[in-house]
Order: sequence, then structure tokens, then C-alpha cells
Amino acid sequence: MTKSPGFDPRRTLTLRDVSEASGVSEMTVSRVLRNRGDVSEATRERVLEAARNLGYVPNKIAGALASQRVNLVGVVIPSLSNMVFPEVMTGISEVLEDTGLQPVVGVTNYSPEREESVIYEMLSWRPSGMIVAGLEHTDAARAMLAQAGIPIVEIMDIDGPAIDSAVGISHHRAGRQMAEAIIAAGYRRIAFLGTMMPHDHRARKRLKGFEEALAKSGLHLADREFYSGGSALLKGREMTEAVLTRNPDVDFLYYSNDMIGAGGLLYCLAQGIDVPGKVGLAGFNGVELLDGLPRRLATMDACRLEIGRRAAEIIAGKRTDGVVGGEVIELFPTLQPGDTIRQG
Amino acid sequence: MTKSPGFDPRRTLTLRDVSEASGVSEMTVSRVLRNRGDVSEATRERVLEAARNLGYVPNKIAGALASQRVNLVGVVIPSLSNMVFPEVMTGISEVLEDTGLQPVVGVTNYSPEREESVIYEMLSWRPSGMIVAGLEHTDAARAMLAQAGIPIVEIMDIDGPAIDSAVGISHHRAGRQMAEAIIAAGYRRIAFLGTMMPHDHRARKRLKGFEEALAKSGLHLADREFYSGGSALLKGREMTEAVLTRNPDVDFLYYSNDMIGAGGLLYCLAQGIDVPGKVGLAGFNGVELLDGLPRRLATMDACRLEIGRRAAEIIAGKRTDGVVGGEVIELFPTLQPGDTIRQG
DNA sequence: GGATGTGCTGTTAGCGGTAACATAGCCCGG
DNA sequence: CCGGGCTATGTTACCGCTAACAGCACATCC
Repeated sequence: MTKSPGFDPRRTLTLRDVSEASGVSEMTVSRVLRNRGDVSEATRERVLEAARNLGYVPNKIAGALASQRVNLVGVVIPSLSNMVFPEVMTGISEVLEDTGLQPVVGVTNYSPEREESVIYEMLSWRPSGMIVAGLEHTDAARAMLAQAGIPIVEIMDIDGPAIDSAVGISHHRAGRQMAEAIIAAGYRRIAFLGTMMPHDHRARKRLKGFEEALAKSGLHLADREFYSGGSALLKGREMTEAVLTRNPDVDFLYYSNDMIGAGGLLYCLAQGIDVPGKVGLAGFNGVELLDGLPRRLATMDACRLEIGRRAAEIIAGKRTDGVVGGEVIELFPTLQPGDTIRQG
Repeated sequence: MTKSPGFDPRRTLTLRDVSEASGVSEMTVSRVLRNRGDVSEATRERVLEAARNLGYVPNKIAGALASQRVNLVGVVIPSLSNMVFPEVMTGISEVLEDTGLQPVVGVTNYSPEREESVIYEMLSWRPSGMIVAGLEHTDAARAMLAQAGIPIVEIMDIDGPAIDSAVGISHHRAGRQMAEAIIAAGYRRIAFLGTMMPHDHRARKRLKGFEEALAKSGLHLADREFYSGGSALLKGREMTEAVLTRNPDVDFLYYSNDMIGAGGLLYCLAQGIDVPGKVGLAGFNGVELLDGLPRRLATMDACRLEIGRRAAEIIAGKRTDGVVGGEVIELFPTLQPGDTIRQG
């Protein structure tokens, strides 16, 4: 027994069904449904009513093939679970909302191979544009994107050559700035705690900038600790304990993201360690979560919302302009010292 | 000046281009690219080489239209930013990975109207199946889904009638169980702290079950506090302070999610309140984040990963089976007492 | 030797829409 | 009363690919 009601909608509906039900040509129905071209008010209503009664849902596959237009924007990001990309998505959606464009996300889990295949899949749907996180891609992926003939925006990072357009911050500079602030505050025995993912290029660039700035002041990392997987908050705690046990005279902990930084902060507070007096702490991203912690962790916001917005604007704009040249937009994150860096 | 290399890829490539480049018919190229039907090893290689050289990316729009098959599964969820749905997505992706099916997410922000339009958009791409969070939808949305002629799986919740299949837990029961555990532990003056979103039906059902269980023991909520927006961790803190100030003799705080529960826990610890002696706490979801907290918050996991997996399995299975009837799978969350409920 | 595969490739006819171009009715001015 | 310019609708030819079938060469079997 099927669960369908009285009449049988076995075959999926097409324009023809609506056209027959309303006594006009398929073309007229198409026009009504897309609000394009002139249709008399009378027929418009007749058609809409017929469509509604039948429960007709247009077939975008056919429409897209015929019109050579697809109102989709591919968004390729490494992960959904770290609070940073959802916010980028929010920015993108906000802007795309009233452009008729729709974002479609693909997740790569920081794997270049997976990214390549996600990009391939997406391009095979012939989207109107692509937004891809990062500047590092396989050669094949880069080639596909370059040849696609649609606007491409690489986001988050601008430390490197872009395929077309790019919107992001300089992670290298961000790392440097943080190091400078830490040194200025008088810390000298500085440790780094971060992810082990070889493909988190942005974390890597921050660390590089950070170390360069240390070197400029004649310093080098006193210790470093890496992790992968698991609860970032817990890992932050554990790593912090490991570093402070191994190296009790370390006076600053620089975390590659806020989540492990928060874990570290909670650990220090629980141990009664004087923060920021004896040990200073800093993370990266400016995630909302920090607002709820007992003490404000120093961080640097990554302009995530703004990056999403700008990227979407480029896609939406280019579609109308037909502009060819790529533009690179650099955003500047602000250092939020919070309460975990000594003032002075 | 265009940024294209030597030859000009102005027109996007089609099967014909590959067919001409390799000297076989379009059909043969199509067969090679899809690994379907017999093609001699010699031609297969010739075709693949030509395709690779040209940088050909198949047009799935055309393919889908011709074959009447779309390897997409629509996933409609209320939000990406609360850590619960990303995990569901993980489960879905895991299972879909090797079925040739691909998930496409749509986000509704807990708005029924937005959900309706997201569903409409998705159905217009004629996906192979749909996974939709929750059982509550507009009449129109429900009708569209029912008529679509594809497997529909409603997830997260099973307290109500499903359109087709459903995978989830009983939030009503979950609320009840938590109340029973709390009462059994000897708490009597119990407050609820949660979201204000009228469309978070699952939180609502948990509260309902919770109150019913209280009533059965002759109890009723001593206080309640609602919020919306902002950092959940911070809100949890603030709400907890508000409740405990207004009502100093409250001895248990039941939170509608782990994030505000975590905020509350941090607040209580900072205030030196005896947890779970003077005040007990419990949240809901079993998010990973809790692992990193100074004390383990009592919670109930919502089986998110498992829900995603099962839902995807139903979609993947039905496609091959052609089974019609809908199945309802109830999962049973386990109560994790943590350290914030007195041990009786 | 003719029937019967079997392995490979090509041909034809759409899939369900839409762009572009008719066409038909109507109003208008001269 | 005719040409011209509407507005409202219909016709035709695809969009790029694939299902289904057809064809052909060669091997196999009685």
C-alpha cells in the first residue's frame, strides 16, 4: 500500500501538467512561474492556482540546462565544527540572501585530495561562483578553478598568490603582531601550543610570523606542544599542564586557537596560577565563547563575518559586472588584549 | 587581458570536445567517464587522456536531466552554530561517503517559513532523498515532502507523526528521565533555564516531559529563565546569577542545552557554590566541550552521530530497495550523571 | 555453415525547461 | 482603412548528456 492520498502523483509533475490544467502553453506557465515577460493578470492567476493545486515544484535541473544559468555558489571549507566557518557562512548567506544566489557548502576536513574532489563535484554543477577557504590547493584543483570561467574567491588568507580574487587577513602578520604585543608586555619565555594538522596552513603561517617576530627580539620558542583530534577544550587543558610541568618557568602560552586557549585558561585558573602575572595567555579567532569565560582571553579576531560578506559581494557583483580582474581585499584583525596579558 | 593561458577556453567544454579530441563518439566518452558499459582498454585510455588534457569537467546538470538521477541528498537543519548539527552532518557524510550520494545542507534558523522555502528550493533540484530536522513543518512543506516521491527522513525527534521515516529520540521522555533522576537525588526546588525560541520544539518537549515528571512527584518548577541570542556560555552565566539571586533556595538548575549549562557551572564554581551539594546542575546534548570543563556537567547525549548515520542509511537503502513504507527508529539517550548531581 | 553469442562502438530520441523568434489581436494616428 | 507599435501568447530549436537500441566484427558451437 502506498501512502499517497486519493489521486496518484506517480509521475512527477512537469510544466506540461500545469499548462494543461490551466489551458495555456508551457511557455506561458514558465513565464508566470519566473515572473518574466508580460502575462495578463487573468492568466497569471489561473496558472498560479493550477500550479498550487497540483503542488508543482519546478525542475531546476531542466531550467538550468536550458538557460545556462545556475543560481548556486559553491563554498568549500575545511570544517564545520570549529565555530569559525559557521560564522563565515553567516556572512555569506546574509549577502547572498537577496541576490537570488544560494550557497552550497562542501567540507574537506583539511584534506587536499578531498578538497580537489569536492571542487570537482561542485564545478560539475556549473555554479555561478566559488568561494574556497585558503590559498593552498592541489595543482589540479587550482587549474579547474582557473578554467571554470566563473568568479573564484579564496578566503581567510591573503599570504600568497590568489587564483582570482581573495578576501582575508594576513596570518603571518597576525602572528607577528601577537608576538610583538607579548614581548612588549615583558614576557620572555614563550611557548606555542597548537594543532598538528599539516594542512592548517593558516595556523602554520601565524606560527611562522610569530617566531620571526620573536627572533627579531633575539628570542625563540621556549617550548611547543601539538595535538590533533578530541575535545579542543580538554586538549588545551592537557597540553597546558604538559608544558607547565615540563617547563615551569615558561611565562607565556600562545595557542593556535581560542578553544585550546580557553582550556588552558581554565586549567591555569583552577591551579591558582597568577594570570597574567606569572603566565600570560593568548589565543586566536575571537570566538563568542570567550565572552562567557571567567576571564577574558587575549585573542585576535579573524574578521570571519566580514570575510564572508565581502566574498559574497564579490561573487554577486561580478555576476552583474562581468568584470574579469581579480581583486584582493585585506582585512585587519584587531588584537583584543583581554585580561590575560600584563598591561604595561 | 584575460588571465587564461595560451589557448582560449572561452566556451565551456562539452562531451563533444572530448569526443573530437579522442576520435570516438560522445557516447563512448560518456561511458568511459562513468565507468559504465564495456569499453576497450585502448579507447578508455585515449579518452581519459583527452579529458585530462582538456581539463574537462562533466556537466551534471545535463547528466541528471538525461538520466533522471540526481545523487544529492538534501539536509535541512535549523542551525550550524550550536555544535549539535555539525555532528549529525558528520554521521550523514560518513555513511553517504561510499554510496555515490552527496549531502547538501540548508539552514533555516528555526524559522518555519524559511524552512518551507529551503525545502522548496531543494526539491526543485530533484534530490534522491531528504533529511529534515524535526517533525514540525508548515502544511505546505509537509505536503511538498510527502508528494516528492523520494525517501524523507525526519531526524532528532520522534514525538509525533512522521511524513515518511524518522530517526531520533523522544525529547519528552528525555526531559522526564532527567527530572526523575534529579528527584531521586533528593533535589526539590528545581529551576529551568533555556532558550526562548518558540520554534525549538525539541527543547519545548523536553521541558514538558520534565514538568510532567515533576508534577507526578507533587513538584513544580521553582523558577524559570529564558534567553535568546548572544554567547550561550555568557548567557548561562548571567541567567544562573539571575535565578540564584532571585531565588537563593533553588537547589537544582536544569538547562535546555549544555552550552548554557557550562556557563552556569563556571559561574557556580567561581562563586564557590557547593556543586552538587548545595546546587545541582544538568544540561542536554552531551557535547564534547564538556570534557574540558573543570567538573563534568550532568547531561544526556542526543545520539547525534548515530541519528545522522541511521538517517543516511535509510536514504541510501531505500534508493536501492525501492521500499515504500516509512520506518521510525527510536534511539535511547543515556543519562550521564557527571559530577553535578548528588549521588543518592 | 548458419545460428548464437559477445565485446565494442555508434545512432536516435528524448529529459524538462528556456531563449529567441514568430504570431495574433488590438489600439492609435493620419 | 492601413501601417506601425504595442501586449499577450505560441512555436521552434536547442541546452549537454544518457537510455535504449542497433550494428558490426569476430569467436563459438553443433
